[in-house]
Amino acid sequence: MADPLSRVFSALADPTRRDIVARLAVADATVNELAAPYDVTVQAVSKHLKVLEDAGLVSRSREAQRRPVHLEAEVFDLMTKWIERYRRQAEERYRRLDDVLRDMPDAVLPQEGTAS
Amino acid sequence: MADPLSRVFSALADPTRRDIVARLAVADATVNELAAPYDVTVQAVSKHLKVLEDAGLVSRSREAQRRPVHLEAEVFDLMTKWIERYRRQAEERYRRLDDVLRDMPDAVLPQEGTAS
DNA sequence: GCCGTGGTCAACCGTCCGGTTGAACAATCC
DNA sequence: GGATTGTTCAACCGGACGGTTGACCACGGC
Repeated sequence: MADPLSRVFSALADPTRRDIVARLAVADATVNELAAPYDVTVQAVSKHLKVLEDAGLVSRSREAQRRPVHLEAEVFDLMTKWIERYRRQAEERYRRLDDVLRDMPDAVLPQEGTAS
Repeated sequence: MADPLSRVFSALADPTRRDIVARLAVADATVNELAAPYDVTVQAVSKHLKVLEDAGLVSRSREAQRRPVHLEAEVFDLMTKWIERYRRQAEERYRRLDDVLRDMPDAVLPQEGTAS
């Protein structure tokens, strides 16, 4: 899976990984520290971190034999930009539709109410 | 996969689905219309729409035998809220670290300054 | 009523994903 | 040097995912 956006979205699609991100927002941590609260092996968490790292969401440095994990905030922008773009567009369309409906005389009343 | 956030992120992790969202931001469309540009069967696109619908990103109404697909903007908020929260936190941490480094006289030059 | 069109459901297939276990690697402690 | 601690690599497993084909359902047009 090549494209960065897919990697980021996909990385955050997993609740455990989102939780890891949440905890890293508070403070850097090692793999073992991160793994502690979860009921999985440290290897599984290491894999999760690899996914987050490939998505550019975290970076790992070296500090003695430990490998502290650090959250990288920049990549979030990629997502927010994408999301905001289409949300704005959709809301714009919605607003315009609203205008149309408001300006519409009851000439074109649809025989059936729109089921929710 | 129960939780809504996972569903939304996961739904947008696929480039085809993101493209569908992008096109729906411009205008509602039917399944066949949506499927046209892609090199896959209409059934595959229907599946994609099911994923987007389960994530709350689109809704399908009924209009004769057509089923126009409509983009729902609200769910985006769920994501942006989540993202913004941790991005702010991470940037805050970054800023604080910056302050620490700036305010630090070379007084504390013993090898490791991580006294709690 | 019957045909054609738009759309979904069901079964299947190959691949990816999250998890495991077991071994290996890297750096520190003694 | 050898034991210990922290982390990753490799192989494997079951389940989900994106895709296909084929059948089916729901309409509107004649």
